[in-house]
Amino acid sequence: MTDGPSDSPARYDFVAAELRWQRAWSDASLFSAPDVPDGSKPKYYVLEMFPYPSGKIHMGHVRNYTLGDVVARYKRARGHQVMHPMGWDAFGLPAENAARERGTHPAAWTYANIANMRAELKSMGLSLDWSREFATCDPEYYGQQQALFLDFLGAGLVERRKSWVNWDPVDGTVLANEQVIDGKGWRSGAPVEKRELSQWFLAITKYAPQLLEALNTLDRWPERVRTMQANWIGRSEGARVRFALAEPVDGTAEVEVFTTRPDTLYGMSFLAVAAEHPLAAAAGARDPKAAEFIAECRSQGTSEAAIEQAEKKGFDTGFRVKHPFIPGATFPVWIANFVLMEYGTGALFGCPAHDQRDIDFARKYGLPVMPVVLPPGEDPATFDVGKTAYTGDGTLFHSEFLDGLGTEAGKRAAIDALEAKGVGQGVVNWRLRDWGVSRQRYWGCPIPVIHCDDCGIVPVPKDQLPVRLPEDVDFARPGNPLDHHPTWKHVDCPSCGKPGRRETDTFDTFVDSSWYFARFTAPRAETPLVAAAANGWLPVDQYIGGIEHAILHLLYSRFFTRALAGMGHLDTPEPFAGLFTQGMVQHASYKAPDGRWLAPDEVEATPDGGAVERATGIALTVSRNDKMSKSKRNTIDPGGIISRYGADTARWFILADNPPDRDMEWSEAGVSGAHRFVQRLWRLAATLESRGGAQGSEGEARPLMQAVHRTIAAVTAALDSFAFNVAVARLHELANAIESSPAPLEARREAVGLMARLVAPMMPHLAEEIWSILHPGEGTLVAGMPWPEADPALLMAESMTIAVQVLGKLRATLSVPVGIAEAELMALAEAEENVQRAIAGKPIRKRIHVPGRVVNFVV
RNA sequence: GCGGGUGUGGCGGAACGGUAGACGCGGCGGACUCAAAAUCCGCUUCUGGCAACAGAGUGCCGGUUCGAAACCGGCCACCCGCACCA
Repeated sequence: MTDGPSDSPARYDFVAAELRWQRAWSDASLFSAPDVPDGSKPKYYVLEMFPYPSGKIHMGHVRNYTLGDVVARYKRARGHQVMHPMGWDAFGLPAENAARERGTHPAAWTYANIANMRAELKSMGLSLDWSREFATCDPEYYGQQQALFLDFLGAGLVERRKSWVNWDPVDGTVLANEQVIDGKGWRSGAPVEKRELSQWFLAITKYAPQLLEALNTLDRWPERVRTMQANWIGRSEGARVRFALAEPVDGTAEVEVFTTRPDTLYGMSFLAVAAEHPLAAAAGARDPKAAEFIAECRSQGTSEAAIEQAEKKGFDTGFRVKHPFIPGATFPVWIANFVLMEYGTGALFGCPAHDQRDIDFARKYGLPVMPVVLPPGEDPATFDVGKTAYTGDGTLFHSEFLDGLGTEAGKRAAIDALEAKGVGQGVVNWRLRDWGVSRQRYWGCPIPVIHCDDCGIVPVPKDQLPVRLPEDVDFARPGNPLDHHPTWKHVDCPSCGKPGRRETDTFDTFVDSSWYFARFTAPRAETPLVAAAANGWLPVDQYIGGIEHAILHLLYSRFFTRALAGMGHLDTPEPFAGLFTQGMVQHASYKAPDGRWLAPDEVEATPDGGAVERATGIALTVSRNDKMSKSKRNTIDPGGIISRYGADTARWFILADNPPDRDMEWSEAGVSGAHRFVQRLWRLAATLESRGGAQGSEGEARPLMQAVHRTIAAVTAALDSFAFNVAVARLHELANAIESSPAPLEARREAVGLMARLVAPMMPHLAEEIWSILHPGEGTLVAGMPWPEADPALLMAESMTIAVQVLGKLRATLSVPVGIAEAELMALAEAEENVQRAIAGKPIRKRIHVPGRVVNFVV
C-alpha cells in the first residue's frame, strides 16, 4: 500500500486552516452570549483571570486560556448557553515604569500592548465573545467603578485612617513591597523608611464572618484554597486583657493586649508592644536608645514575611504593668520587632513556657520561664521546658484558682474572672485586616472625592463622573504625577463652592479586578451593573487562574460581590461557584559562571544533561523548574511557537504534558511531539480512502466501535474532572486503535469523525479540518455540534482480566468471561502453575475475591 | 518565621485501598531511502537469568491492612502566598 494518491498533500497546512476556521466561527457568531440567558438552555459562565497587558502573551496565558477554552467548547457541546468573555486588567505599575524609562505615555503603552495581545489571543482560536471586551483603564469602566465607590461610601464601607508605607526618601515616592530590594529602593538604592500616611480603606472586616462561613458553600473550590482563605481570615477566640501600668505614662493608665491563651496568664513574664504602639512612642520620647530601636524596626520593611523572618529583637522600656490576678506582681514592658501593630491590639503578654516566639525572646533576653500547663503524663515536680515551648493542651498548675483545669475550661474560667474584675472580656479576633486601597500613583482609577477645608471630605457627585485622569502628566519629576499636576487637583468643592482639592490617590488595581466578572454581563451599561444581566449570568460557573491568586484577588472579589449584593446591585453573594487553580509554566534557566543569564536559544545541550553556551562553549549552570521570568531570560514566546507549529499544537502540548493544577515544564521536544500527533490525525482523515481495509468484514467493525465508545466515555469523564492530560492519552490510544484496525472503510470513517468531535475542545481547528474532509461540502461546524454520546451496548466487555495474588503478591493473570461464577474463577486461579508454586503446599487460610479485579489467596 | 501544596522509570505523567509505570517525550535497534527528513515496526523501571521466572521498587523512617503510590504518625527536599507585583 502506498501513502495515498500522489496528488494529495502529505502535510496539514495549519497556517491556512487555522485562519479559515477562525473566520468561519466568527462569521457564524457561535460564541456570542445573549445579554441575559434566554432560558432555552442552562447557562454556563466560563471565565479565566483576565491578563495584565504587559506587551506579549506568555505561556501562563496560553495555558490559562487553553484550559478555559476547553471548558467553554465542551460545555457548549454539552448543551449549555455559554458566556466566555475577555478583557484587560490594564492599570498598574509597569505602565508607569515604561513611561519613566521610555517616555511613552502609560495609556499609549497600554493600548498598544492590548492591540498586540488581542491579536495573539485571536491566533489561539479561543471561543471568546469579543463583543464584551473592555479594559479597566477605559473611562467607561473606571467611571462606573467610581460610582460603585460612592455606593460603598454611602453604605458605610469606606474608612480613612493612617497606615504605614515603604518610603523612598531619594525618589520621594511610596514603594511597593516588590520595589524594596534588601531594604533599599530598587531605583535609588537608598535605605527605605516606613512612613505613615492617611489612606482609604474598604471595610472588608465587616464581612469577615460571612466570608468565612460561606467557604463551606464553595464545594467546587479546591480544598486548599478554602483552607488558605480560612486561615487568612483567621478567626480566633480569646480575650482582651487590660493591664494597668504601674505608673501612668503620658496620662495613659493601661495597655490592652489580645491573647488566645488567657489560661496561661500565670505564666506571664513580660508584655511586648509593636514599635508603632503609643507606649513605644512614649518610651522613644523619654529615651534616645528606645527611639533608636524604634527607628531600627522602622527600617525593617512593612511585609509580614520581612517582619517575621527578621531576628527577634526587643527593647526594655522600663515601664511596668501589674498582673490582673496576682496582687503586687509587675512585669516589664518591652518593644519587640515581631509584634504586629495590625493584629489584635498591637500588644501581647509573653508566656514563654507555652509560646515558641515568646520562649525564643525570653531565652535571648534572660526573662523568666514559668510553666503553667502540664502536658498529660508529666510530673508537676519535674516538668520544665528547655528551648521548645509546650503549646499543646494539658492541665493548669502554678495558677492558683485555675489549678487543675484543662486548657479549654481554663480559658473560660480566666475570661470569667477577667470580666468579673472588669479588666478584660472574651472576644473573637480576626486576622483579616481592612483593605487599604489608596495608591499614590498616576496609572490607576482616581478615587472620586474632593477635600474641602470647610466641608471635609466631599464625594464627587455621580453626574460628574467619571473623574478622568489628566493626559498631560510629567513623569520626569519624582512622586505622584497627579499630585504635582498644575491644574488637575484644583477644583471647587461640590458642596460649598469654595476652592477644594481633588483626592490624588488612585485605587489599588485589585479593586479593578474585584468586579470585572460582573461588568462582563453588561459591559456597555450606563450603570455599573444591570441586575437582570448580572443575576442571569452570575455566579461564574467555572473560574480559572493561577494559584498565586488563591487569597487576595479571590477574597477581595468575594467581599465586593457580597457588598454589591448588600447594596442591591445583584443577588448572588458569591462570585465564583467553581474554581480551578492552574500550575505555573516553567522552563530550565541557564547561568554562565560570570553571572549572565542565557536565553534557551543561546544554549546547546550536552550529552550528560548539562548545557554550554553555543557561542563560546562555556559550561553553564542549569536549573530546572524555574518560573519563567524576564530576569532569568528563560521565557518562551508563545507567538513564535504558534507561528511555527500552529495554535492546535501549542494547545495540545499544554494539555497533554501534565495535570493542569501542577506546574509544568515547557519543552521544545514536547511541542514537536504534539505537532507530530496533529499531522498524524490529519493524515488519518486525509488518507482514509486509500489505506485499504474497505474489504474488512462487519465483524471487524465492532471492536473498533467498542474502542471509540469507550473513548467517548473516558474522554467525557476526563473533561468533567479537568483531567485533560488523561483525555489526551485516551485519544492517543484511539488513534492507535483506528490506525491498526482492519474494520471496513465506513466504520473507520465514523470512528475518525467521532474522534474529531472528541478532539474539538482541545484542537478546534484540526477538528473542523478533519470534519470537512470527511463531510465535504456540508458546511457543518464541529464547534456548533453536540457532544457525542457513548452507546452503553458498546461499552460492555465480553471478557475481563483478573489478577491472581498469593499473600498480596501478583502471581498470575487470568482472562475470563465477564459472567463467570466465583467458584469457577477460584478454581481456575488456584490451578495456575505459578500460583501453586507460590502456595507451596501450604493450606489456604482465606480466599479474597474483589469482583472484576483480583483474587488473593492467604496462606 | 507563619499558612498552603507537591514528591512515582532518563523526562512529563497514569493508576475506585486491588496487575505500579497507561499515554507521550527521549533513547536504542530495524524497515523505507543513494542519503537525509518524514513515516512505519520492535524494545525500553532496576538487578539476576538464554528464557520461564525470581527479587527490589512510588522522597526517607515507622504503622494500619489479606493487599498501601494512595490511609495514619514522624521527618526531608522543593514550590506558592504573606496584605503596595499582577
